[in-house]
Amino acid sequence: MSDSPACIPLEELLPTELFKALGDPNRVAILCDLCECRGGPKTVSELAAELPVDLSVVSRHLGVLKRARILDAERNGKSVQYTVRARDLVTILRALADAIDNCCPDPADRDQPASKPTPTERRHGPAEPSRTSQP
Amino acid sequence: MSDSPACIPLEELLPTELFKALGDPNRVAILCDLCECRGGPKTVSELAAELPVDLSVVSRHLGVLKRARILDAERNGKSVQYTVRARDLVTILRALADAIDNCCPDPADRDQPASKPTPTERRHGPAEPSRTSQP
DNA sequence: AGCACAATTGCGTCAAAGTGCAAATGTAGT
DNA sequence: ACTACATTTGCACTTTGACGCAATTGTGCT
Repeated sequence: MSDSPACIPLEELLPTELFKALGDPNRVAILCDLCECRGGPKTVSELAAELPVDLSVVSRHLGVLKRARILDAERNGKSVQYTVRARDLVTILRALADAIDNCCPDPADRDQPASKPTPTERRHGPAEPSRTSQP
Repeated sequence: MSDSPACIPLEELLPTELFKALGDPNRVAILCDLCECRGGPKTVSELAAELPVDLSVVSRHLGVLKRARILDAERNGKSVQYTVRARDLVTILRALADAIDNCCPDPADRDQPASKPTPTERRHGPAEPSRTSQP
């Protein structure tokens, strides 16, 4: 039991709520729609116009995406503008990719569990622990 | 070409099945367990020993993860060895992060909802392609 | 073939989630 | 205050998914 896993707690990087939110086609469509305007905001009505479901359903989906820290909401007069939390999302995804990469270097290399010929440290991203603070 | 969205089809990078598979805590636990042995294989029984659910349930979860291209299964005698498709996963996650990064330049600029002074300027990532090529 | 062990699958049950409609809430303008 | 418009929420209904148990399949051994 003294064998160190050399593996950061992956479970913390796999927030179930985030992926559950990404597991619905309508929510994915919303996210894509929002991304396609370069991060620009869109209202519920605008988003709902692109989907075959009721506006109330879109509002609920937006709520789920907001709770999953994927979107941000901000009132602007009568309407509510939704935007993608692109930077946080990218950070989380890269951190997760780095963690998996770090845990499972390469199936061809796992003959020697203790020595790594190519120490796959992060050579692309800082893999910062994300700045999303939980209220 | 001037009004190109500069946005690759995000929807193709957001496979619902993958995220749906990642949206269950038991499946996440399985994935973490599998990652913690550096990509080494584990059998259904070994995986099930770590979870409070029935072995048949674990087998079903494994099937979901396999269908989502997250795990690979291979028979080895009487048992079946499951491994993480780490390289594919990392590739997908990085590609998705790159795509989002590419689509939404910087959320800090969204204070001005109607005017974007520097739409081409990015300050954090060139959106490099993933390092592991995968067919 | 018969037996033991490992994994998958069929079936029923139950909880969670998606959806639409109608009502309620919030906001701006008259 | 009233009205118009935008969004959210309450209340059903339906579908999807997770779970346990039992039965089935697959494999190796005697």
